[in-house]
Amino acid sequence: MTTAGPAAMPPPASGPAVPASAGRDMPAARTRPERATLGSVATLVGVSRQTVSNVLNAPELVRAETADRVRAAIAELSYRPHPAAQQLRTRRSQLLGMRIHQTPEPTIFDRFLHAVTEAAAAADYRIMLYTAPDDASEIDAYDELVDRWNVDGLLLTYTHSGDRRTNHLQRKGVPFVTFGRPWDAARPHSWVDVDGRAGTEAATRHLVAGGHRRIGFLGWPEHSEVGSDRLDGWANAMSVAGLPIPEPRRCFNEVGDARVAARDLLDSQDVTAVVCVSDIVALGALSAADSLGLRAGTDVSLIGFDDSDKAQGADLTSLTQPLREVAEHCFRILLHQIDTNNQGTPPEQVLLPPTLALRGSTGPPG
Amino acid sequence: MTTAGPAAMPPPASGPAVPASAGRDMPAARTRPERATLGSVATLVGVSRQTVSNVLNAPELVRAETADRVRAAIAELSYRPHPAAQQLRTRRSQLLGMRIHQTPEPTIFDRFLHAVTEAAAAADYRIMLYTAPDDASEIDAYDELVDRWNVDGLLLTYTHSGDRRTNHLQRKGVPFVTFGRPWDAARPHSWVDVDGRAGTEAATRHLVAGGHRRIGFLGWPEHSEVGSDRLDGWANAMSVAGLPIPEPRRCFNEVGDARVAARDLLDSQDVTAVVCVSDIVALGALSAADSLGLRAGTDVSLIGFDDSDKAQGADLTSLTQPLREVAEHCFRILLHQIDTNNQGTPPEQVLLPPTLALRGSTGPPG
DNA sequence: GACCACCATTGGATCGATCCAATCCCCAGG
DNA sequence: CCTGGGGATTGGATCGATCCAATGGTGGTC
Repeated sequence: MTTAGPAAMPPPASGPAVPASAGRDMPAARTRPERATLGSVATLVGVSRQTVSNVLNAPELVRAETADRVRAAIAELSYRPHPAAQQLRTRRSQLLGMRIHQTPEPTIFDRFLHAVTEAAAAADYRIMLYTAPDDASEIDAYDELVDRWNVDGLLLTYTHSGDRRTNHLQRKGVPFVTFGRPWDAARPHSWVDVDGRAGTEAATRHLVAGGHRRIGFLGWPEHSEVGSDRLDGWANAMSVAGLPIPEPRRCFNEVGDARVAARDLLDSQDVTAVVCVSDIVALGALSAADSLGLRAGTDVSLIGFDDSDKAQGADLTSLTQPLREVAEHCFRILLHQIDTNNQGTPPEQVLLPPTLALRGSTGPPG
Repeated sequence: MTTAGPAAMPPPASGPAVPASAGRDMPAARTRPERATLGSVATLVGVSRQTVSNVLNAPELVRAETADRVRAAIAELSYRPHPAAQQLRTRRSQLLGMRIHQTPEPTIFDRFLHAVTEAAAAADYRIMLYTAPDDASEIDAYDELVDRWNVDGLLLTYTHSGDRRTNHLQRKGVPFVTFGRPWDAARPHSWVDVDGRAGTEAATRHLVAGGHRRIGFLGWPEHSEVGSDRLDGWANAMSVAGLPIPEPRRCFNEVGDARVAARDLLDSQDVTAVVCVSDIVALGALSAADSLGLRAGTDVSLIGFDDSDKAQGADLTSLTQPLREVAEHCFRILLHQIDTNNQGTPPEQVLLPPTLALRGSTGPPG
C-alpha cells in the first residue's frame, strides 16, 4: 500500500479496537511532574551533585555502596538528565543529522530512515531532519547543523562518484557514515552498503541450480554505478557456470520502459529466466511476459531487486536488502567515531549481502 | 522509481557533473571559527548582552540607532544564538516531534514529511523523529519528548476513530496538529486534511462533462473512513447529475485484488468510466481493462487518487493531494499554538481540496 | 607519629542564553 | 532648582548539567 490518505486503510499498527494497556495509572493523576534534576537527586541521597553525575558518567570513581543509593534515588524520582544542559556544557547533542531527499516517490531510503531512528533511539540518540535542494547547499547546511545545533554526526545517503560532501566533512572533522559506497577512489571514509553484485550472483546461481541455461539481464543505462555492479554479479555467475552470456538489455527505472525492453529480451534472445536490476524493472518484465502469453514461474522465471511491497504483491522473487542491519551498522560505526572523537581508528567499511526472497515468479515453492 | 540501492540510478538532484558554486572561499581557510556569542557581539558594539538579546527578541525596547549597530555586528560576526542555551533558559527547543510509522512500503506520508521539514526550516524549526510500535507506546513516548527534550509541538498522522493520542495530548496541554480528521466526534482539536469527497466529486463531474453516463466506483472495504468519504463524493456527484448509481465494488489496496474487482465491475456493470479510491486500485483497474481488451482513455476512462509516481508512470489521471499546502498549514497552526502558549484561540481545522491531474487514462489531452 | 599516596567526595566556575530588577538619562512640570 | 516619570540600558541571577581543582578520610611506610 503505497498510498492513500493520511488515515489510510489498514492503520499501520494497532487498530482502534485494541484497548491499549489498561494497567497504567500512577503518573496519570499528577498535574505537575516537577522535573527532577541532578540537584534534587543529590539532596535526596545526601551527596553532592557531582557524585550523582559521576554515578552516571564515571561509575568507577564512586564507591559501590554510594552508587547504589544514588541509583535508587534516580529511579525513585525517575530522573533523566536534561539534554539541553548537557549539550551546553559538553557540546554533545545526542542528535544525528539526516537529509531528506526530494524524490518523486518514496524509496527504500524511507525504510532505512525508520530503521536508523530505531537503532539510534536504543542508545538515546535522535534523528534530526534537514533538507537541501542539492549537494552544494547540503554542504552549507552542515555548518548550521554542526556549529549551531551541535549535531554529533551525520548520515549521508545517495553517494555518487565525485561526491563533494564527504571531502568537506572529512576536512571539518565531523563524524559521518554513508549508506552507499563512494564509487570513485576518493579518500576512504566509513560506509555501509549492500552488495548488489553478490545479490545478483546468488539470484543467478539459484536459477542455474533450477536448470535454467539461458538467463538474461535487464539493467539500467550504462552510467549507473549501482546498476553496473548488479550486472557484474549476473555476468560473473553466468561465466562461472560456463553458460553463454546474452547481451543485457537496458531501460530506465519505469515499468513502461522496462516492459518494452523485456519484451525484446524475451522475444529475440529466447531466455528462460531474467534477472532484473530492480523490482520496478521486474514488474515491467512481468507485464511483458504476460502480454506474450508466458506465465511467470512456469514458462519464464523472473527475479527483482529490493523486495519492495510491489514485489510481494506481484508474487515476485526478489533480493531483500538487509536495511535493519545496514542501519545498525551505520549507527554503530557513527557512535564509535563520536566516542573516539573521530581519531585513531581507521574508517570502517561494511558490505552486506542481500538475501533471496523466493516467490512464485521463480517456480512453485518447495 | 520506488526503489533501487541507496545510490539509486538518477541521483535525486544535482549530479556529479555540477561543479558546485565556485566563489566561496572566505570561511574555508579558517581553522577554528570560534563561535560568536551574545557576549562577543556585545563587546564589539560596546553595549551589554541584554541589549543584543533585546534587538533579537524585543526590538521595540531598543533605540533604532543602537539596534542598527548591533545588527551590523551580528552580521559581521555571523552570530546565531545557541539553541541549547536558549532551550535551557526558555524551555523552548525549536523542535517538533513526528513519529515514523512502520509501513510495509513508504506512503505519501513520506512526501508530507519532506514538506513539513521544509516549512519548519523556514521558521528555524527542526523535525525530530521518533518511533513507536503502536499508539499506546507512542503515548508513552510523548512524556520523554516533551519533558526531556522540550519538544515544542507534535505532528500526528494516521488518525483514526477512537484515537487515544489526541485526548492524552489535550490533557497534557501539548501543542499538536494532526494530518487527518478525527473520524469520530471527539473533543475538537486542530487538524488539516484533504477533502477526499470533494476530490472524487470533481473527478466524477469531469467524467460526466466528458459525456460518460455509467460511471463506476472501485473502493476499499466498508470499514475505512477515508474510503467511505471518497465513495460519498462519487455517489453524490452521480446523484446530482441525475445518473444511475451502479453498485460500487470493493477490494483491498493491492493491484491484484483490485484487478479482480475491476474486471467484475467492467464486465458485469458495463461502465464506461471508473473512479478509483487510490492509485493502486486504479492500476489494478488499468490492468483489468487491458486484459479485457479495453484501451484506457478511449474505451474506458480511469481516475486514481494520490497522484503518486505510479500514476504518472502509468499515464493515469489522478487526484493530487496538496501536500505542500497541508504541511504549511500544519506548521502554521502549530506555530500559532506554540506562540500563544496553546491558549485563547479555538482549535483550527483546514480541509483542502485535491486537484485533478489529467492524463491519458481519461482521454486524449486537450 | 609524621608523612605521603590514594580514593571518594565536594564546592565553585562555567557553557550561552534569558529573566528580572535596578539604574541611568533626559525632559516636562511644579 | 528639585522632582518624577518613562524610555533605554545594564548587571546579576538563573536554567541544569559538566569541568576542574581542592578537600577529607583512610591506610601504608619509615
